[in-house]
Amino acid sequence: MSKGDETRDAILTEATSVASKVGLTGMSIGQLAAHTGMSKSGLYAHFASKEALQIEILRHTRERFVDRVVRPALQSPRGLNRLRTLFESWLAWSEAFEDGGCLFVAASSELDDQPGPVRDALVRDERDWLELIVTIAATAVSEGEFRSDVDVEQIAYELHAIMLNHQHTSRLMQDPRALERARRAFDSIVERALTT
Amino acid sequence: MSKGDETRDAILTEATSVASKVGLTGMSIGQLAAHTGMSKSGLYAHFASKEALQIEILRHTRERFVDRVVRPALQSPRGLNRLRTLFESWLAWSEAFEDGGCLFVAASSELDDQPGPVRDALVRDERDWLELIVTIAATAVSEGEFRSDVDVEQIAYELHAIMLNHQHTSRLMQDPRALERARRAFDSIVERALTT
DNA sequence: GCGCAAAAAGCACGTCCGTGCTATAAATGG
DNA sequence: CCATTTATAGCACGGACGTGCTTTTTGCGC
Repeated sequence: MSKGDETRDAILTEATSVASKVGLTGMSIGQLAAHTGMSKSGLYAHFASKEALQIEILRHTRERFVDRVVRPALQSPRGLNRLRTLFESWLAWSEAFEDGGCLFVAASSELDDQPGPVRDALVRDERDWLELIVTIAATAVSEGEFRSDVDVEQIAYELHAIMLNHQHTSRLMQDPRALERARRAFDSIVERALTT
Repeated sequence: MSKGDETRDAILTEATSVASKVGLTGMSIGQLAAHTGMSKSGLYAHFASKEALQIEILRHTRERFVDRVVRPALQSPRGLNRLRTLFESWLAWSEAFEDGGCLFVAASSELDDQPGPVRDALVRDERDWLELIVTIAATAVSEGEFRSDVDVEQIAYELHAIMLNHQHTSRLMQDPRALERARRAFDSIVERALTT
């Protein structure tokens, strides 16, 4: 990897952290330059525009998300076990994410009324994410752990709801019982789907 | 109400609409002046600072929230009926809210890492809201509809999760089945709590 | 180690930001 | 209807914004 690619990567890592705190729109080039110790123009030379930078931030975050959340789940045994790993990996991701919670969660409410390529990229990511949850829930069906008549999309919907609310409860409300509540909610969603 | 109070109110109404789209921070005085047809300074004279304006927006939104969501619920019969009315009123509020979804939802992820008086005001509002859900769920317990051993705070947590995800599913993902999914999720949360 | 390509910095631009101060216009009470 | 309070506009400020262009510094292949 050349020098340029290295700094570009370092910029993206820092930008991801900043954006998770102040939002993709709230983040500014100057602020970012200060954080990375670079000049504004030196930093800006790596990207075509602020919008392009925002899209690159999403791409960068997506890669790390796959490493830290998706891969661990796909490496654990099919079925309920895999679904639980996915959920727990996401919780860990959300807690650990650079000081500002999951960037996708923040970006979701920031961009839901801002049409454009950044929003489009985010929607693609979220769609993939939801489809992944559906797919993994379906493995619990085919393993015979979940009843065959459960609506896996509804399960994905409800699990996703818990994730969004975890960010709210943990970050905004600073509720020390947030993790406990999230896990109990997960359990009761799962329990309803189990073969009896 | 004097002329000044009238325009002040009109400003707040417009500001609420703008803020629900671009966020409390993303909204600017100039943008707001253009939307209301006033001069920047004429508008600004009604508020001490942008931060004060943001807090007033929250207060204004809270009042309308009470009118449109809380009051209808408190006017319907105690118990599960009231809980369902609360949920349905919130759904209607979220759909109808000035083009940008529920402002509290948007503000929640925008401010969860921005300490200061605006965040503090929002946290108070959210705490009140959650407590109200808890209280109303408790009426379903005392009416004998919910089992007496249910954790009403957990129920409030899970209902709130559905609300957050409704905004996500409806606004960002533009899923036409969003309402249906939200209602099904509500039903299954309730069903788990029913006396059997 | 020299020459060239790549990376970073310097600098400048037009625009919008939040925020004051001062002047004008409008509403209100007697 | 006039006087006074109140509401709005005009104007200006310092600063930060995104974005280009030009120069200087740095890294890399021969």
